[in-house]
Amino acid sequence: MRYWLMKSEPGEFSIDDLEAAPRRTTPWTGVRNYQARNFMRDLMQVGDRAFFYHSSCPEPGIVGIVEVAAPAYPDPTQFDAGSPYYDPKATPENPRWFNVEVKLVRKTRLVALKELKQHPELASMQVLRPGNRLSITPVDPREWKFITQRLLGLSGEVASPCP
DNA sequence: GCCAACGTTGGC
DNA sequence: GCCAACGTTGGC
Repeated sequence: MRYWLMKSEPGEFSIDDLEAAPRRTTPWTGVRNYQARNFMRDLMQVGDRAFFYHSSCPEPGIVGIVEVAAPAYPDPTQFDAGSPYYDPKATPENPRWFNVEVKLVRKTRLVALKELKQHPELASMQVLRPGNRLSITPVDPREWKFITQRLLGLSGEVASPCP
């Protein structure tokens, strides 16, 4: 299994919106970047875990842990002419964009971007790289462990379902 | 609102 | 295939 970090603007879809969603699950639609798409389509598996990250807001940072609940399938918003995510070049026979579904595992305290930057153990996290705009990034297992256990105080059992 | 980073587009 | 122009992201 792999670990990830997934960004969302809380003004668009926040951790509270996820908590309020049916089955605390949501399709991760609207990703329009090929690298992020490839992560979802090619690498993400049911059971993978991810940090839910609030971006473009007063206090950017990690606010929860989610789990991949459904494997990638064609993002329906690409076919919807009324959607801001409509892509006229995509067809059901030849879909361009894919989405997984994620389920809330638990909300966490805010681990602010500011705080993440203070730990040398996390210096190589992709999300900390200047100018990083990828909405989905892989997280190294050591970084995952550091954040969940050291910073959040979760037991290994809670932080990841398998060893 | 500014600006750095960087992905995408389109002319050639 | 190159590359300049343009648009978007996202922290500050």
